[in-house]
Amino acid sequence: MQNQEIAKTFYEIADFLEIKEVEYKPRAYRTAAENIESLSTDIEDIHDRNELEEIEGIGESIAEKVAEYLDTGYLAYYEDLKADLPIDIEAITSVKGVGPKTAKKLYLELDVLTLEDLEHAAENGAIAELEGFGKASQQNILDRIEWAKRSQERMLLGRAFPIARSIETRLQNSDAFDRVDIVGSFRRRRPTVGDLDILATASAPEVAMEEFCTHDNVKEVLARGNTKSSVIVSGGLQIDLRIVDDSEYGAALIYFTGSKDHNITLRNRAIDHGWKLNEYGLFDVSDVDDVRGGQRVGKRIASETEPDIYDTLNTTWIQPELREDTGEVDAAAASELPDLVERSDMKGDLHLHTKYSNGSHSVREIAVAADELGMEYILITDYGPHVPTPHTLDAETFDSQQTEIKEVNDDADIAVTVLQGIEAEITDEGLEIPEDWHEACDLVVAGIHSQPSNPTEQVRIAFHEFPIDVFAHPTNRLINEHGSLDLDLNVVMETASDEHIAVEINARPERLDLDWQFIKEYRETVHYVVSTDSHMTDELDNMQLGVSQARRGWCETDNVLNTRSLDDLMAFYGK
DNA sequence: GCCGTTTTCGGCCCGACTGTTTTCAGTCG
Repeated sequence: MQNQEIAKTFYEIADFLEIKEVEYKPRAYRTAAENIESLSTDIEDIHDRNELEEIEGIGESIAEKVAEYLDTGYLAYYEDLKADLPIDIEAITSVKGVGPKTAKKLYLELDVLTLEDLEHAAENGAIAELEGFGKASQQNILDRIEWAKRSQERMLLGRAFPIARSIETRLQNSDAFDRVDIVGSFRRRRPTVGDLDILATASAPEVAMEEFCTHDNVKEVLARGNTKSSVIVSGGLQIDLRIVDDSEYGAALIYFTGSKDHNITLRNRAIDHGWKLNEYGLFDVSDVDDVRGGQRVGKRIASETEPDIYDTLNTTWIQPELREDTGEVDAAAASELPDLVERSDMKGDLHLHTKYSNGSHSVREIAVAADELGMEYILITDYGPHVPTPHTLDAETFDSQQTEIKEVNDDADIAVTVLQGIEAEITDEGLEIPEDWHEACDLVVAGIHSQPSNPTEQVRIAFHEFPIDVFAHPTNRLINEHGSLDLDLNVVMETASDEHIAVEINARPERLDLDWQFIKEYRETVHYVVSTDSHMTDELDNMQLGVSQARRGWCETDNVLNTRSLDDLMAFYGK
């Protein structure tokens, strides 16, 4: 999968062209890069099918360049640009406030080629001497270099959650703020967030901004105005706050929730009606000659709430998780949006570890915690043999676990039903667990925790020949750590469907695996389960993260097996 | 360089903030 690599190359090309002051091409390359980045299929497959030009934003010329790169591993156009301007453009523009134009000037005047050069130039005081720069610019660059080095990675949604909730609560409880909502990719529940975007109303914006920017937790103020401020809080997360007028809140919610592509599709829908949609509202500009004459030009026809605006555009309100421009606007126009699964629909958790492998709590402790969360049933799935971890079940611990599960189930004070399962390793020998364990287990969860040479074939054979009920964390990805198994998901998902095996949506923050784009693609044929893979009681609450990804994948309750009662779940498996 | 139920040529999203250049270019989202 070379999608990300190609996207990165095109982003760099865009920067180089911008430095050369070429008009419009930078935008074309950036659009192409964005669209390649968000493809759910391997661009090499698209190339093989000769369909590169069917990708939005890719025409003849860029398609040729993609093909050249895929066929030869080399892109002459890019290499020529780089030879001409040997700047490490990606690193340098990763410093906030430094874009292509600044990079060019620093290169021409100070011979800055790398991040290290940039750091030296700032430390030496050379940047402050340049025309158009001053001490403040130089200091900003210096301050943000460290941060750029650290913030290459986006924050996991699960890590951002407590931070977001705490800030949201703080602002909501403050007299300076009226309405407060976390928007942006957090509201859409993307698996990772680059920053947190907050939208608010306040009767005295300057007071609210003062309070926001001077809080103890704020480490740096990047920008501060009466409607918009940006800060960095301890831990390095950037928080952007936007204060808007109450009467324009709905328009602002849509605008700042995004995604950008969703907004463009909405805006185009507005244009089709002779209207204009921006962060201030939906305006009828059909009688206005100069649409660009102002932000609130024309007659305002909707702006107060999100439903007002969607209604006026003749669509139903769209859940934030769906706003990725993957057909949701057309579906809303046809009143065909899915009735998304909710956290409260979840009746069971089918992937849990206890002290019998590497969990921190006993079966009883997990059961009590799950009971408090209102679960009807849980499946204990400690590691079976061949999982690459020192803490796997053996004959003795398997039996002890069985005894403890029976005790907990006999305890009238614990309502949740505890099932015995296992998380078995799929190896090239298949599923090597003792025969009687199959008998004893209510359900078998299987996954891969290593990097086999041919995982697709391994999975296909295991699915076919062994009694597997759930395929855990299908790609074995760890976000920000390592990528996915080199797996042909088409084959895996089709085989899962044929063999009546559910595919897990793993709710651990660093996994969120299966990815939402594949969830959506296969939801008609494959049954999913959402499981937390908890290793301690505190992690049971990650269920909401998993459900959010199922929602991003357009899942309704029917698509997710563990929304069913225990009887119905077992009936699905014929048990 | 891409794109088109008004266009195959002539458009390309746009508003806020910063720093510094006394009127705006660059950057960001």
